Amino acid sequence: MKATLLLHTALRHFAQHGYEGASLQEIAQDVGIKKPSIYAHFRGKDELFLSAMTYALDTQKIHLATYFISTRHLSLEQSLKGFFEWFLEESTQNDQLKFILRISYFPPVKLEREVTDLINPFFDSLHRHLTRLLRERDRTEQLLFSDDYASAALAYLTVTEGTMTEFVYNGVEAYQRRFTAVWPIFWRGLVR
Amino acid sequence: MKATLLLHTALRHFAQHGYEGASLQEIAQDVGIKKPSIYAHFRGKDELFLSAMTYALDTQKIHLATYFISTRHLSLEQSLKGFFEWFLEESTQNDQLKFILRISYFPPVKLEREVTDLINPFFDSLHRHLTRLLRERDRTEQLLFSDDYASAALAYLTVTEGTMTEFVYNGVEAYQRRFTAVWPIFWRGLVR
DNA sequence: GTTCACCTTCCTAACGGTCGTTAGTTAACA
DNA sequence: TGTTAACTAACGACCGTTAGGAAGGTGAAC
Repeated sequence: MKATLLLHTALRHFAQHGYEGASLQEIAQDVGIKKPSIYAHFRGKDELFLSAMTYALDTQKIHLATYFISTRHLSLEQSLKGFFEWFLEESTQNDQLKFILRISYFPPVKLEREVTDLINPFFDSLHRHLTRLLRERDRTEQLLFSDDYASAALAYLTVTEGTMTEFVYNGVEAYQRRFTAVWPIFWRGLVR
Repeated sequence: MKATLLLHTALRHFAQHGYEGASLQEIAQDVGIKKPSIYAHFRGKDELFLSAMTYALDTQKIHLATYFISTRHLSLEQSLKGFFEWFLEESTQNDQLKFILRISYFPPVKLEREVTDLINPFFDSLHRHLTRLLRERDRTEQLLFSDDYASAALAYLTVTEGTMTEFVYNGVEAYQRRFTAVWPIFWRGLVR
């Protein structure tokens, strides 16, 4: 009970202050316990961080996948485009995604290896999932310009991340401004 | 002399470890002086950070502008596309760009306001510069699909940042993979 | 049904270490 | 003579971590 609360609180602090900037003192205070009590649940700061990370990746991996599954009945464009809005709505209350974005780009130096080993499978899985989605959809809808689905998926990921990180730092308006600007161009380049 | 050396060294440390993660001790050691000697040049860590930031923004603002000026004789596509390669080459030895990217997305919490006030004009200026470039080029080349040059510039910035941040974290290969994937699609969506 | 050992979870106190910062001093230089 | 830039020493604050103990629950032994 307190352990998962610790996980969630730590997640939020790491997302906002980074690994070095987050303090066990403040995390414990947010949870409502004293700092040393954290050690009843985790070996130390490293384990807390890596546990939070594993937890966030596992949860969000499923979470992202279910979005694309739940929009199977929509057109490909609606599904891909809608993902941006869905993600925006998610992120306003989903600290895990912010956390993942932050530590993906700027992992703590001393845990770089461990972070990479956890993150890479996550994005690889997302990439594979998208590639498969594009291939399957194109078989029925036949609207993509190129059949290099892996590249298309990677391009899509690049555009989403470019706008998402904008959201993390500059907020909703900047995010939507970017999306409005980039989507028509990207989609026009993607289809026949 | 030592002051600018401090600025450069601090820049590198902040880029690699973030504000909280960077230590004055290590910065001083890299420069070859003792930690308190920093205070002969800067009021403290905050001023060192903000000075480094101002310096980096000023330098890179000019640096980015000169690229687009120096490629005036090339086609628009060559100029825009070449920027990615240019940036890649730059970034391998240009800590200032890495620094700017990092603190743009994840500024130190306690200096968030100051960072935003410095960063926003930088990106605004870049955006305006690109918008003007697109408008001027399109007057002669007439190859863009839409005349909403501001949106086109913003979309271009989104794509560049999406790939650039990929470079910061995942290195050259990932960067080039992304660029190869996203550029044909983006360009196809941009022109008639 | 009571007792006893054990484990979990929290606590207080304190550790060694590093942090950014300040005071006070010295040598070089204008 | 005053200023600059470096130094040593030391400050208080906070860092992550450990030791040791109190409270509560669980479960087996009697």
